[in-house]
Amino acid sequence: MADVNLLRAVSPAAPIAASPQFLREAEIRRGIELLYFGYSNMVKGADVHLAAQGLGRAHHRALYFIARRPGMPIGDLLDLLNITKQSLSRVLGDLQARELVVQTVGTRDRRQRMLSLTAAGAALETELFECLRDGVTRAYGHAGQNAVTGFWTVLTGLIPPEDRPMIEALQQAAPAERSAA
Amino acid sequence: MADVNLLRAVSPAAPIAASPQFLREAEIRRGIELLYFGYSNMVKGADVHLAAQGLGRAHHRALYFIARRPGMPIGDLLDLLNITKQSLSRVLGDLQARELVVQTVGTRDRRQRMLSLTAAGAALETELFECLRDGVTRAYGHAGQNAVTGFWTVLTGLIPPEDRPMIEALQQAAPAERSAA
DNA sequence: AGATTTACGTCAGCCATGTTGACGCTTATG
DNA sequence: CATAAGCGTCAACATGGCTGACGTAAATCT
Repeated sequence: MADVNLLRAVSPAAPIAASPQFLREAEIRRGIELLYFGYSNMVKGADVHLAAQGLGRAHHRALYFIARRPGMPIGDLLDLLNITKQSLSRVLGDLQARELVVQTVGTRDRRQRMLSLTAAGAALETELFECLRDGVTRAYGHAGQNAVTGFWTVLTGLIPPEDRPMIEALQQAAPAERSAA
Repeated sequence: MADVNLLRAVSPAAPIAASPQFLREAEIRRGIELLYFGYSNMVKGADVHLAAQGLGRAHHRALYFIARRPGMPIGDLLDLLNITKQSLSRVLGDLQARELVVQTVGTRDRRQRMLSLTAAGAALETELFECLRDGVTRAYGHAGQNAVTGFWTVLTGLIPPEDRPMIEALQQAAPAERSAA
């Protein structure tokens, strides 16, 4: 194993506080790296669970957002995922074939297809959520409330302001009945 | 454009502080979502720059880590990227064909291939870094020093403890002369 | 010294997930 | 009634993962 080889002069246990001139290269790189490895590790467990069912990350993302906003139309999901409808259609086709997701005709606008999870879909999404949750809960718990707020603040700052409302809308309790355009 | 449709009851401008019981589902989901969108947006600019040269994200990751630890052997890079040698070899092949990366025989262990960037490789890596840097700098600046520390702390907590030394070693100034196993 | 292991290279094929372009249908809307 | 919007679908292609198998040089163990 080469694992140990990256270790040289060794590393303090706790993160060092951001310096007053916290915009220098080293601190930018640190953020980039932690974001990359943090994200990778967060989803690692879910990937395994997904693979066991013959599904991939793309399926998880769709399941996740549909769970988050039941009744969401396809167009909104496309905006969130930022992929083409052809890519999404493959994924949704798989999920529907497995009866994890169903479509219903929009009530206000009959051109729309509203997405929601079946009981089986919701159950799977819950399992996948738990894979992510364990890691996040531990990280939040060790870091403390203050750090979590900082974590949210920095990440929000990485998102272009015009995209933030879309993302913050996910956090509203109410399931989406889509507003008229 | 359906963008505006995800907007419903609307969103406060600044992030809300983590609640005392900050381990509940809503706050976990918020972290998951911000991490996903934050990461996606961070790399978006670099992706465009890469595509303009006919390269992909995989090439960037290799360039990035080689820039970070010049002289790093292949095995260490494999550990960081967590992919197979076959996947990496395609990427490194491309980078060498374009004379962005060179290999030299290991000094201590002649079986190893030490990786480093050519001048052109370093120049490209710098351009790509700047794509990421702009976003991160803005996010750090708006969030403030305290938030940045929290951001680091939570992300570090997402990484399994046994992997942290490898990642923290990236942040040591010194270029790697690989330690004997 | 000889056997074994390590570090790396390589060929071949497969899979997941993204892309572009084109065309069609139903429903809303001006 | 014409046009636009929301969605479905076919076809082809690119990227970047994967497995499996096999080879070679150098280090290490006995």
